[in-house]
Amino acid sequence: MENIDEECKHFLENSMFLQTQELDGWGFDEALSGYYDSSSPDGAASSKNIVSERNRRNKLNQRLFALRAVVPNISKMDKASIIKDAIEYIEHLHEQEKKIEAEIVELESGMPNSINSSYDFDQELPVLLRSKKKRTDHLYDSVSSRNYPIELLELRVTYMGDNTMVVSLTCSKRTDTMVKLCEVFESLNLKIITANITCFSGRLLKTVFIQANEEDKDLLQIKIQTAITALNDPLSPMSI
Amino acid sequence: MENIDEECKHFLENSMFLQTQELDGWGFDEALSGYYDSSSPDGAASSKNIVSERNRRNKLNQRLFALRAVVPNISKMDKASIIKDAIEYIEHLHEQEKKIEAEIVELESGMPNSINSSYDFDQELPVLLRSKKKRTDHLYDSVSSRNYPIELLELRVTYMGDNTMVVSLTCSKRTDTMVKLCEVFESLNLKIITANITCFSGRLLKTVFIQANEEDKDLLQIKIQTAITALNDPLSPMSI
DNA sequence: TTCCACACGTGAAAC
DNA sequence: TGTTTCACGTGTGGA
Repeated sequence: MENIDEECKHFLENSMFLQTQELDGWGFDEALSGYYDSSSPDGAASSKNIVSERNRRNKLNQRLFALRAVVPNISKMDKASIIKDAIEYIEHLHEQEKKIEAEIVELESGMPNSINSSYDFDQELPVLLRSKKKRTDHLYDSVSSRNYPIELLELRVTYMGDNTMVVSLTCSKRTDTMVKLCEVFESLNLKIITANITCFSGRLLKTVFIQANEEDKDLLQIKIQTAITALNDPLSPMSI
Repeated sequence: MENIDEECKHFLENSMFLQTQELDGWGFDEALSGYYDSSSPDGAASSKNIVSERNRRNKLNQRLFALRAVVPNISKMDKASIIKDAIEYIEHLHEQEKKIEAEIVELESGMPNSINSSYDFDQELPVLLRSKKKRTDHLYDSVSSRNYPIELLELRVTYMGDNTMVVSLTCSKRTDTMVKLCEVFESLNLKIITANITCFSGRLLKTVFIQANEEDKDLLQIKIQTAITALNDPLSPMSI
């Protein structure tokens, strides 16, 4: 308690002291030590070096103090402790962010096609979440999305007659799975008639109706299965 | 690019240098300067002071480096810049946290009958947001429920082969339409394989896959059409 | 007294 | 070129 107050006071008074020194031109120490002559070039260089160094230290302390201000529950006022607490706090925020994100996805998926939602079919994530991803998780995004497996859990390709295939699959709930699926169909020159996505207990159940050009249905079936399975981790190919 | 790498290298090699010096007992500087005698108490005190100070600096640098690791998009490797970026990042996370919180509240309120809402959201935050859902349907609900027409706009019953019928219909967006549809199928002894509801511009597009007992498909088609049409206003029967 | 954290001035190194 | 950043050793003051 009083420890924190006191150390905080130290920070402030040190900053103030440095600033006043900066304003004073710190002539005091120079006169006291008598080392440097103002006329000598070395002395001038050293004096500039000294004052700039002093400013640097001052700035760094200000930053550190500002850092302390944005981090709650600071235990000690140590320089090292401040940074340590800041690190732990950021890690905590990261953890929480993931939790909340998962919660939002779950909430959203709980009612993917609600009566009131008239236009949220374009993506599986809400607008705000997507913008958030773009903003903060730059490196996370590059790591964890797009070229990662869709974690296929079940796949069923059925011929329904009339050159129509029904692709029904279950995968874990993650982003871009529908995009990848569409890319597969596009690469196979298959037209999507309609698609249905159902979110349930961390899984995505998808049913896609496919219109095929006249082709051998068995061959087409295998083509689709292999293409979708290829989306998955190649190390654990899905056996249908 | 190379700037960052180089500065990073500096950090590391400085740390290493300090550690090795620590192991060496930094006798080098002592011998070089010749200031301190190992036997003199002042020398020993200074050496301890020096090494502890060195450790302190080292620890602080390590912390700073660790802080840099948890903050994405670090621009410069400056000590001051690292702290500055960390501050801005934390502030950004705070901002985002508020937004996401608001979004969660909105989502939760938007879907009171969600799968995951085992709580009492339906009664808790009602007024403002229940208006969202119920405000529009409230009077419809009380006035036009149950025995009122579903306002059928379009109906298409198609035979898909394998005793499977696809019923596709469009009606105005109001409650209980799906219930009535299900009642129709039940009355005709038809099994629903899967159903898809799409909300779009005030209308409900429904696609229902029906499994029929072996029966004449044309007759069944007409049966379904008439039964569903009967749900509509008898004054304006839907002609398909 | 020792211990700990700090600010300071300084020379060097990088741009 | 000088400007900036850094680690270092040192002195100081509080526990």
